Amino acid sequence: MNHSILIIDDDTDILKVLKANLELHGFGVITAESWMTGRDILAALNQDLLLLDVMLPDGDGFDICRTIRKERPLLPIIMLTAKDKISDKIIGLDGGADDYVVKPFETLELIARIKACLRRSKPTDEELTAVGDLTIDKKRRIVSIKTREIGLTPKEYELLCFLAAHRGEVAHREDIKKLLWKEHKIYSWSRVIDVHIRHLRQKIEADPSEPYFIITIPGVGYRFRE
Amino acid sequence: MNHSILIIDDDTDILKVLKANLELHGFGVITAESWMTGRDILAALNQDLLLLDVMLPDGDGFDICRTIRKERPLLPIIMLTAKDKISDKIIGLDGGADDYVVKPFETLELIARIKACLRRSKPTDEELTAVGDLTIDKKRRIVSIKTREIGLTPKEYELLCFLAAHRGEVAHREDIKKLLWKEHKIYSWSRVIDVHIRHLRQKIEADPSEPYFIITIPGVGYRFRE
DNA sequence: ATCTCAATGTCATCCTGGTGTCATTACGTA
DNA sequence: TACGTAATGACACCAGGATGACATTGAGAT
Repeated sequence: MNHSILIIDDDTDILKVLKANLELHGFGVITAESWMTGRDILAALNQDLLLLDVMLPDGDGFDICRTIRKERPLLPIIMLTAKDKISDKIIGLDGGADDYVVKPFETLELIARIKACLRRSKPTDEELTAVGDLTIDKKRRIVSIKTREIGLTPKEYELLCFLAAHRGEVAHREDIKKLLWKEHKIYSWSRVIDVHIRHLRQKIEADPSEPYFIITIPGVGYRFRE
Repeated sequence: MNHSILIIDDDTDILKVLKANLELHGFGVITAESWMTGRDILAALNQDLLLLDVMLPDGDGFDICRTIRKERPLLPIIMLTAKDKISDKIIGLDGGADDYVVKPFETLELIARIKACLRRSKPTDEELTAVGDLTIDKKRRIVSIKTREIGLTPKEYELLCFLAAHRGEVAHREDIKKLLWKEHKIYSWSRVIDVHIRHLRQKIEADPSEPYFIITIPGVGYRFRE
């Protein structure tokens, strides 16, 4: 379980030290020195946790925290700051941060807090899948693109989950068949799978005729975008 | 939303101050000066959060924390201590505490952390649930919309509580079945659940044919509005 | 005991939309 | 070109949920 962490801080020294230390402890670390780039990384990659400095050249940490919360309510956020005034701490926690660490801090303590945070927020892999703009929340059985919720039928949902669970790999037609119809009721083997794939594409693809998520592998099956 | 907090600390001065301050902020507070009494209170009452001192006359805070975790994995625990050595902090967090506060601390910060902890903790054992205009007061077993009280039958009430406790998540038909009829009673598996859902909807929904609170997930079950 | 009423469970029916089939078209490759 | 496979559109059917009516149960009251 290799967790990935995004650190946004404008202090390059701290970035270096933190990155080295966290990587030493088995985390995947990506750094950004401004909110602008950090935001892009957040949108592009599916990080497990965010270390956010309060003072950034292009934005206030508290505002940023609230902004992120609206889009990614589940993402664990730890605020990182030089200020140690109580009022700031309160704002940070009430603004939706999961924890708050004051610089200068002991790396070991930070790591302990990171682990605690990650432990609390389980639904990262098993229960919540995100590929690009697409999010599958298994607990709520909600699929959404950006923030728009998509209504899927049982078969469509199962199919999507299967594909997404094996994203990157080819899903053989036979495997899909086995998944969707365990007690095979299908006799004349028509093209039911294709039809469900089509329905899915119509719902999740921006342009169903030029699929981005669900790629056809002729003669084999389908592959879900990694 | 009146949360109840149990404080276990052998320093009576701190107990007094904390109790006064927390009560001022709307919490219900019970105090204990030893692990022995604290444990009894914990078993007897259903507290929402535990403030636990590390140094107690009759036990080590870390051990206690782990012990409690085994029995009550969901109970939010905040460790309270005069020691500020990093190693202690790590042990505390890894031992299952949700947060860690070093004495002397600012009351406001502590309260912020308490709130943050409670916000994170599962709404499973909430005494009072409110979703939109709907309020469920578990202590009094009263359900009301706006201020109008709604009379519910036992089954309807249980069902509503279950759905509301897991609001946002899907309640699988099987889970509902297990909840309402612990393992037996029903033979011909007809559509009893649907019927109770309908009754509930007729009572709590403004327009039962266009449900706002109880959403149907075809093929799976139901989901309560978040 | 019986009566009454509310709570609960069963059943028949309706109806929507999920699912599967097929004919046709489009695409890619030998 | 022809051939095989996938995409597409149209459509028929049927499963599962909603609904209404009714049967059964059980707790109080008389």
